[in-house]
Amino acid sequence: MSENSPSKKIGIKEIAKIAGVSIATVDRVLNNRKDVSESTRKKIKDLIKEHNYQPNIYARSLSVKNNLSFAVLIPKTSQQTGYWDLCLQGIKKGINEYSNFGINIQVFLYDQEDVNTFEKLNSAVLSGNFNAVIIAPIFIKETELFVEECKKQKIETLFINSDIKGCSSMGYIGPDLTSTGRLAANLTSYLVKGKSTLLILNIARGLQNYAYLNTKIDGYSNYLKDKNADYDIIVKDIPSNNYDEIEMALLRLENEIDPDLIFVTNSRVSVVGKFFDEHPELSKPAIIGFDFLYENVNYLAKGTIDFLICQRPDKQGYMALNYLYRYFLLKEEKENFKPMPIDILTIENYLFYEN
Amino acid sequence: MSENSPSKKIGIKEIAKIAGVSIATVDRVLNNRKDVSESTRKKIKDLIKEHNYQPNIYARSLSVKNNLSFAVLIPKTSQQTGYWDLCLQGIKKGINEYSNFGINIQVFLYDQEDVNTFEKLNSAVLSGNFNAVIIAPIFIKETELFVEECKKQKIETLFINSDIKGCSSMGYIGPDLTSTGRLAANLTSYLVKGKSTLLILNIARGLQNYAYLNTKIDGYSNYLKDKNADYDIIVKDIPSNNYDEIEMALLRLENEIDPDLIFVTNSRVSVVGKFFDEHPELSKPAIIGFDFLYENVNYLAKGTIDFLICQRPDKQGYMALNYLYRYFLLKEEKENFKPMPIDILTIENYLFYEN
DNA sequence: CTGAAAGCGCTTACAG
DNA sequence: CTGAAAGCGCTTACAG
Repeated sequence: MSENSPSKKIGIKEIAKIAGVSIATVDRVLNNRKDVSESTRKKIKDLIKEHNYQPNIYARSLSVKNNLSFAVLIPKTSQQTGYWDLCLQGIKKGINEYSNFGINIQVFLYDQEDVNTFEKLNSAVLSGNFNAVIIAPIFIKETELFVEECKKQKIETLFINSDIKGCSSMGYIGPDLTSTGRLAANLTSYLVKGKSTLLILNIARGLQNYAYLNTKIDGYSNYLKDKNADYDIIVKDIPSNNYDEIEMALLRLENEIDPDLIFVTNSRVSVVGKFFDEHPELSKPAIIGFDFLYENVNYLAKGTIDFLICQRPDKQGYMALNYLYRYFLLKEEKENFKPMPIDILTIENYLFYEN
Repeated sequence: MSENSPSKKIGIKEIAKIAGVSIATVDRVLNNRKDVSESTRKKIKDLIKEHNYQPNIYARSLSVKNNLSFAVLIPKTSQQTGYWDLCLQGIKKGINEYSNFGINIQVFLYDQEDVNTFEKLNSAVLSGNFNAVIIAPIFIKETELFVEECKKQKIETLFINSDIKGCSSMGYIGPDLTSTGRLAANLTSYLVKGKSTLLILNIARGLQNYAYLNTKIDGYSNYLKDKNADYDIIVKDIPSNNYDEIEMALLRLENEIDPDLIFVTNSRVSVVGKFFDEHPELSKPAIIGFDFLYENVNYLAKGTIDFLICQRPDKQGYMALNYLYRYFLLKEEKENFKPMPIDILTIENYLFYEN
């Protein structure tokens, strides 16, 4: 009926006393250091198990003097999208938490429309004596070169947001992009029934750098293909960040295609919302897009956007630092791939979403 | 371009040295204790701000010897539903984390079908010298009495999972149940179009204790009413935990009503999934229900259940302890109501859900 | 009003 | 192979 959790923690001192050794020896077996006789090692291990002893990680972090330094290399927030700001928030939460453990964390923000800024910061990171670097790999080729350099200097690398398969030394933390696309397709099947025209829209300057958008599109298309539904799927690019240009492009597309649903493959979906808000004369299609950004939520709340799919960029940032913390401090194994939850937001649950 | 976060933390010792005082004095102003002259207090406060000094909470937690004790009073897991087990997992995560701060946490599990067990545990809690108790208020009247007693003994009370308005001293952590119902209705509008019959199903023994289910139903019905859709909404109770009995009841309802969609108001939705799996001769309605339980997810994966709405019971448990920690240790204000995220799970995103 | 000293539960040299 | 002692950054009596 009552499940007692004594949670009166036994300490290293008690263990030492019971075992009849000093705390230094207990510490040695705790941390798997050598120079302990097998017999006392066993005795202490048994005691630890018996009393379910767990070291106080706060005490540990206080006394251990680690000289760890992590770098974070992500895009800076543009005026077009606050996406990376969310990621940065998670990073900052991590900095706040882990600097208490004496870890030094530095953030480097590059311009995702200017590969030069990325390369300049590469040098800064390489000369900064870091133990690991968290990278959002927008520029594929340049990132691969950078990771090569890191490997030479024994700097661990970890990707967030999107992956380059087999490239980084510690793996990838972020959404499974294929599933993300499939989910969008799944929601599509609830929004439009029967014979319909679906428009997939890539909106951004420098689209060549966003190869990972194709992964989402593949997931989307394959899902619908498997369902044998009667859909026309059309993919279009709008390689611009300027609303007027985008408006022109959308007007053309509306004329040409008149879609029943628009699936925007990134967080720029709010411009499509804006477009249909400003053009009430057009028949508004169902709209699906990405990310919990202020402008997006705005059109979700109005009912212009039907679903937002969210990948918790802030959690990605935090979990990346957490992963490094667990690897370097707690000596946990590398885990390689950590898929983030994929959240669905509608007009009815967005208020309670914590990014 | 590069945002430096030095995160080389300055310590109390440095502050003391710069100010020309002892660390004890710095500690006094840090913790707003009296017995410091206004002039030195100001000097130190300025220094703290100037250097952005933040105390190391782990060092603090090590040295402070708080005598805190929290109780947790929730239903035990029944064989019918693992829901409370998820909550318990979150609690355990919290115990693991906060027992490092010297907090003592005890869990008491009552039988939600037997009010006597609840009342017995009330006495145990009252005589256990706790500073606060987290309660899942299934039995309304008895909980109100218990909270009264707690108030007399200066034990803080905090509700999780469902609320009794204005009753507890610290508020409520859990989903906004009206919105939860509205979300189910919102999803309903994607699943069925045109003239349809919707069946709302309450499944559980002792339904009189689950008054909060009506809040969900109200949210659900009001949403659809506002939409002026052409829906027949029928509410039915199946006050049983026995599958054979439930099967009989469902057979009767199928005959009588033949719904286009079934909305199960709690986590027992898997039995409805099972029912339609075992009766392929019946036309399967769309199905919406609650909670990320193994059996539910099973029928979600098969496509029998269309949507699961999840309220993160584990997070509720953890956040409740976290709230107490922040209130008692970090001296933060009471916050009263902490709505939990309401998650939507489909066949395409459940794999990545972390409860 | 202020400071010196002990202690929280660990880890880290250092000595044997 | 083992232990005594110092120290991590705070808080807590205690003494003045």
